[in-house]
Amino acid sequence: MPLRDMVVDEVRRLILDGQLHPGTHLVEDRLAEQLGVSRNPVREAIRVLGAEGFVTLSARRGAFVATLSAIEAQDFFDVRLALEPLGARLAAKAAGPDGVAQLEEILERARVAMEIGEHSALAELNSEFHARVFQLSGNEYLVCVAVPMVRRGQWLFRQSVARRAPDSWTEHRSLVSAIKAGDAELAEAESRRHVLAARAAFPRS
Amino acid sequence: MPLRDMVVDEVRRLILDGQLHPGTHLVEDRLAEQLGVSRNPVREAIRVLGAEGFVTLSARRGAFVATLSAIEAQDFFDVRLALEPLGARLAAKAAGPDGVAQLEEILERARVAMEIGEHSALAELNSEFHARVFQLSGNEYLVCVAVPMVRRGQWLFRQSVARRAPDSWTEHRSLVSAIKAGDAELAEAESRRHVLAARAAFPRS
DNA sequence: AGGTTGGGTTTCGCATACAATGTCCGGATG
DNA sequence: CATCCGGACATTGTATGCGAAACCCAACCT
Repeated sequence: MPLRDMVVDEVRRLILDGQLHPGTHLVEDRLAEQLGVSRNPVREAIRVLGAEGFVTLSARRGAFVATLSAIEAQDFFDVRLALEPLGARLAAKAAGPDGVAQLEEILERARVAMEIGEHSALAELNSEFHARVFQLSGNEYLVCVAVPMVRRGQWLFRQSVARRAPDSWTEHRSLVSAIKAGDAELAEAESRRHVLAARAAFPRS
Repeated sequence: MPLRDMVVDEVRRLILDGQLHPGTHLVEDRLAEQLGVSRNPVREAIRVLGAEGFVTLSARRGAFVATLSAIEAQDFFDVRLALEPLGARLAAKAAGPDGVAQLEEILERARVAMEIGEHSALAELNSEFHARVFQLSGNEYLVCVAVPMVRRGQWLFRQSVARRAPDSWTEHRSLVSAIKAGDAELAEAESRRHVLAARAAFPRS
């Protein structure tokens, strides 16, 4: 795995974990030194993170950890409300038994993580679950568009994970049931309910 | 404007114009020499183009111009069908008189381009129109997601531009009317009709 | 006192150089 | 004759160096 990709993963993790606060100036020299690499992989990683929306880029000024205001969070949920039900509907039509098994395995891991209060792992499992649904949709372009969105959603999810987690995973189970039954309409509806609930639970501005 | 961004624009243009065929191996040395820059800006540009989906990246093997198969085209239209009506609905609610004027200006330029048969310009105007609608929606996150999608759509649009253009721009005019009237429901419906028509007109596999 | 301008410092942007890996072709071998 | 191996070449990955633009702070002028 190229250093560049490791830098991408590491910096993204730092942002998602909250160790890099929004607005922070990502200085290439500093990052390179901290990660023990040269500036070149860092520069390329920053381009990728910029395209993913985790950092905002300003020519000749550098990269800054993106800020996600309350308004932008509502914007985010609007888009999610358009894409998630689509993914769920397609997944219900396209997913086979092995795909459903993958989802159920994630549900099980989430149940364990919830019992022992592993909030950080729970946030990652949430991302993994939604990304998996999109992958099961069989729509490659949707995956390209939605996976970065899911990653970005992880950022928001962490903020309300403790309060929302039980309901959230109950809704996930309902969605898996619908997909397992191959009921596209129901899956779409469950997905919509889930996103609306997530939006409602998000701390308002 | 940094060289890197100029390289992004130039290579993207080459791909959209069809001068770089799908599957072509983008060799950093060659590109750098052709564009008269060093490899470093080229490398960073390739990351951006990879994130935008115009090239597919393979570690240690390089970047290749993306191929858009017929199936992937249908995938693309599914996503577009989820996002475009959303953008149109939001734009109808948020766009002011100046925003509508911008759209009408694009319509006028397209009318001129169509009369003199400027197909290439027409394809760019199509992208500009749809991107503008998304921008008028006021949803910044939607813009981030949808603008790359529109660019990618330009790729498909060129293939059917001659046949579809008159109908397409008629539909665009209907959409602008709905936005101008602030009728969110109508705008959403017009947008949906437009995307469905585009999908139907696209050469099937 | 507030704004402005100047220089020093920081940081980005680009180029060049080197290392590592993948690819491809020719030859040896079963 | 097919197959496997090896080495040269091509290409990507990484590091370093230098020039230029932006930033910061202090001294100066209005």
